[in-house]
Amino acid sequence: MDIIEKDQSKENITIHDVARALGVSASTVSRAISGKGRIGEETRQRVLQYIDENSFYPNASARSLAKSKTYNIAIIMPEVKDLVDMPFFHTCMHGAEEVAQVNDYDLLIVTTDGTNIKPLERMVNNQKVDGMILTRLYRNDVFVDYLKTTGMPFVAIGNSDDPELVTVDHDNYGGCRELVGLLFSKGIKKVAYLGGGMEQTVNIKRYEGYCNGLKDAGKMIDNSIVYTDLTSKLQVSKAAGEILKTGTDCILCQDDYICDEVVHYLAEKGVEIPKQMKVASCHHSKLLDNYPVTITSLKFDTMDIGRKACQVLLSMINGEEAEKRTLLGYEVNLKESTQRTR
Amino acid sequence: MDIIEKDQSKENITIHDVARALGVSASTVSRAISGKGRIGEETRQRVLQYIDENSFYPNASARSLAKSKTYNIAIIMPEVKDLVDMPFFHTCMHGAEEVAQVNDYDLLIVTTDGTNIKPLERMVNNQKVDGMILTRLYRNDVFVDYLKTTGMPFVAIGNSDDPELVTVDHDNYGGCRELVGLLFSKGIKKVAYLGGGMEQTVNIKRYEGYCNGLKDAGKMIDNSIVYTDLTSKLQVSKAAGEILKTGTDCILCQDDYICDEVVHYLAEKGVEIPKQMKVASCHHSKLLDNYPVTITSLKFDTMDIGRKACQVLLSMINGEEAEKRTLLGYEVNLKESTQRTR
DNA sequence: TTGTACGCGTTATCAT
DNA sequence: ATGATAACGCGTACAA
Repeated sequence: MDIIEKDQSKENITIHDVARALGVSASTVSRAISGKGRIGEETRQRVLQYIDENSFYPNASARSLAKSKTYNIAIIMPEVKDLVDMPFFHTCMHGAEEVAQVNDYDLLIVTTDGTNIKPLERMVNNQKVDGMILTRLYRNDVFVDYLKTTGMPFVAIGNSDDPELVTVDHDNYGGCRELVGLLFSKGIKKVAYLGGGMEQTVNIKRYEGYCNGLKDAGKMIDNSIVYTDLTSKLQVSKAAGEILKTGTDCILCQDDYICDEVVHYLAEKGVEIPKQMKVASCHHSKLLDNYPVTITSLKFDTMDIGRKACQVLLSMINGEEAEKRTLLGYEVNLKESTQRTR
Repeated sequence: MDIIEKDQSKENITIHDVARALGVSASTVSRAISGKGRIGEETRQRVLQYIDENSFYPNASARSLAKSKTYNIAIIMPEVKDLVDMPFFHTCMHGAEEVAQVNDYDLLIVTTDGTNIKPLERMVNNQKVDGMILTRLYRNDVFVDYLKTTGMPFVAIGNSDDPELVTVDHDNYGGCRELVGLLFSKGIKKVAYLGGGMEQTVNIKRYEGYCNGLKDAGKMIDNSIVYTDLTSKLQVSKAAGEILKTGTDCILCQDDYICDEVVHYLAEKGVEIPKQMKVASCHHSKLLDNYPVTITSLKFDTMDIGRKACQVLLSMINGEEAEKRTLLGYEVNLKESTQRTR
């Protein structure tokens, strides 16, 4: 147990060491590794074998410097205030990382609120990354504005009208529209809507889906049961309270955190789901599985959106023509919370 | 709106550009920036001003290569299976990132299961990072074993007997011990214990805290109401079912995900908390706030553990003497779930 | 105080 | 097919 066997780490061997040991030049070694440029098959094998046996690995910084590529990408995460928001962004992150790893890229995380571009500037100015993923998209997005001036490749998760922007998103619009249609087809008469901040494009799309779902069913939008820009729990429960007085038989929640609050509020008031009020959510999270009543909701594959975003970004970095718009599908999960109660 | 104003990005200016423009040498510029080496105050100011006005930023790869430092650290995250596990690791991550940013370091995320060291090898071999944070610590930890052979600085979040290891942890042992004491002081007679995999050191420490809490109160350990290595929800609820037959009046859950299952199981069986059974958890998460009954639990500042881990790591990287053991405090939150019911 | 020269480890260009 | 040689951008010992 006293055998000292560390310090093999002392010095990583370089391409020159390999060259010297094999009696060839450094450039030959480089060619053997990269596969670029003409090289004899025999020497190629010799180099590759030596490299393998003596565990040579190229130095990332040197490679970066020479190629002007970092093999890093950054993912911009919002400062998370609420527990319910975390799963989305972090699952995205893991999806992006999965794809990055496979492509020998590394993922560098950057947390910032919706206004502070300082951390991005550092990345860009110091050339620490080859591209960026924006996990959230605002209507007037300072990150987008900034990145556009830099030439740094980036993709945003979300929806935008800007034709220059490369985005990846779930089909929030289509999903909500279909969900609303299904609600009416189950005999529901009046669907109220509770939504959060309209400065986020995802919320706009869901709201539009709701509106068109109504239209599809030949219903008019009743502004007395439509709430947007609800930012606090208190506002949500207050809105829910108002809705209770209107003879509405279903509340559609724009997000799971709103749904969370609604469910708690209704329980507190002794309003039974689905008997006295039906409830659905435009976004599923595992949080919703924790209620005594299972909740009808749209389900998006969050990991997949992270993967796709990373794939699109990598193709941009590699100079390929990337699709400007990627729209991912959804599932509608019909559960107890909207069940007909005779 | 047709004004084209990008492509200021075309070329980042270098230290040489600055030198030439100012009629000094590149090394003078370098000195002005780093502050190292003697340099005239006047020229220093001249350089700094020029740099500021013409927005020069050093190239990270070049700096890395020259200094043999990457200014990156990696954080190793487990593959997350369950929602309840996510908050801990991700909050840690944000804490670490906060400290990293302040010190001009970047945080690079690496996800892997408990056995695959490949992603770490890549980091080490290619010299992409200056150090690593292990967010989870196993009893026989392959990551630890590997990293020890490399000379790569690292800290682990968790507890270890290995005197060489640098760890940062919450005082799980002390917290659980105190919690158990408080339970007895509230008139509880028998405290059962439901725990998960004992290959994780955190779970061992909590179990030890439980045992010593019993001893403090002069109680014997009753193995018929102690369960460890519960890995599935089914096992948890089955164990809870057994416990119900033993006249136990309190269940102590090793973690919030176990508590989650216990609470649901009891609700399903119509067992009222705290009237018929009291419940406490060795770890708080916001998930617990979602129950109709608030749950007594230990609360740890997860963000802070991430911060501390990063601080310790950075001091190691900078060659300072780092504390081998950092133990962070806890709060005991007494809530409804253990309230005396006359 | 400042400039020169070289090294960091790799890739790419140009000869041979 | 292979080998010099320069370049990538910055830091630093040494010289001046």
